[in-house]
Amino acid sequence: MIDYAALLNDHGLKATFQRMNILRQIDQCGHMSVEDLYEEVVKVHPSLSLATIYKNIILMVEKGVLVEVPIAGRKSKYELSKEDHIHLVCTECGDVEDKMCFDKTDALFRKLSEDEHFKLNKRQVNLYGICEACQMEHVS
Amino acid sequence: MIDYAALLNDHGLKATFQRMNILRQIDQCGHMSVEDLYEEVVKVHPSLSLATIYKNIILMVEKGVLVEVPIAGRKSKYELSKEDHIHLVCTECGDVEDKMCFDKTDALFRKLSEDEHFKLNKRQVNLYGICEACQMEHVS
DNA sequence: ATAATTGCAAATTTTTTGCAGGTTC
DNA sequence: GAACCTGCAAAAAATTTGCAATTAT
Repeated sequence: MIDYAALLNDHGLKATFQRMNILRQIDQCGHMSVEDLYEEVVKVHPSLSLATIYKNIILMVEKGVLVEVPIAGRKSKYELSKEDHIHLVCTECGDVEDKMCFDKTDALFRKLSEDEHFKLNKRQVNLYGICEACQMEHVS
Repeated sequence: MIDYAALLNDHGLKATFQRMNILRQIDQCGHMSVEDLYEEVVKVHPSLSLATIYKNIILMVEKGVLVEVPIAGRKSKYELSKEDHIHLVCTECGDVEDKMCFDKTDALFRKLSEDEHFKLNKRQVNLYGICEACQMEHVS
């Protein structure tokens, strides 16, 4: 159970109701777009403004609380900061699944970067395809 | 030397002056955003409309001539379709470099997908960091 | 108490659309 | 010649901004 208030305070942000609900929502769903977020959070906080979502996402990404996950053919989604991992992106339903297992590629990515004198900071891997659920649907 | 007209025709698209110049520009620069493209192509074709850039990018991605490269914190860029590869993305200048060497990750990515019963179609790897040129600048 | 944050409304920016005229195959 | 494309202008969608009122520390 994540303590959202502490997470915010630790990053120099005040723990507002809006922010805590944004974090809870992302924590529960894993990955959400700006629009997804607004639609969900406005349910528990009807006076919520879309501008507040935008301002907070920008701020929380800056402060390192959230990470933007850009996706080909769709709007970016946002996730909580955590260890680097791999994304399985379903091109049918847009769902994103995490797979925690970067150890095996780590050496390669590091070497590649060194070869180019590139100062590597972050890795983002998207594997695009059809998730199990969507494959089922297409059978019927 | 790529034959842009043939490339377009092969994908069921007419070889217009606009499209050929979009392709040539991307071919030369490697990766370009919508805005980059408009700014460059309008130089050789002053009557070019931004709407034409949009329509063609969408169409050429659909037809598999171009690939969208989504990038955290920036607008997507577009590249010519080619073998899957790795992107070194500079977070300072936005430059993107290709590294052709997926063989080593291939087995891992394939296994990961199989474990999830995920039908893998495409891989996209972005390594974010500071390119050599930008590191130099920061020394001064 | 103070500095940060919110919500609103308006401004901007980005992307899409419809259609008449022009072009490619 | 038929189907496809372009450019324009207008519309729609997405994002940003300024500011007065409110809230967290």
